[in-house]
Amino acid sequence: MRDFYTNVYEIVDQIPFGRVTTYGAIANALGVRKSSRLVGIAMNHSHCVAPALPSHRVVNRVGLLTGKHHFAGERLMEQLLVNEGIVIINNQVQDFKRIFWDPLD
DNA sequence: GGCATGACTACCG
DNA sequence: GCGGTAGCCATGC
Repeated sequence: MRDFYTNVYEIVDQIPFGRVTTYGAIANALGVRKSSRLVGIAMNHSHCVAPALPSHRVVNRVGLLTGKHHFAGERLMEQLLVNEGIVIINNQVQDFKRIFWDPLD
């Protein structure tokens, strides 16, 4: 098995345009639901390893943009999502359940 | 090889 | 319903 990070990157890379997923869902897809935190950490490292990674499409389980502060600008993550037709209100993805994408799907 | 860390989640009062 | 607490585990020092 390759590095855990690499696995996470591959999942994130498969997130369709205009859709989002959660750290827990990714961890679950990797068979390690309990390691959801590692997914977030992998994202944190991703910015220098895989800049093209759509990490802005990954949010926490309720659709909250918990990782927005790790982006260059305060509104960058939100901007990117809105740019894909996703509505963000108060740092939270609207219609989250509808645009949620399950990696196992 | 032991210890701290973290973009999470689930549980409890 | 909300804030605090605990579990989890790969990675880096």
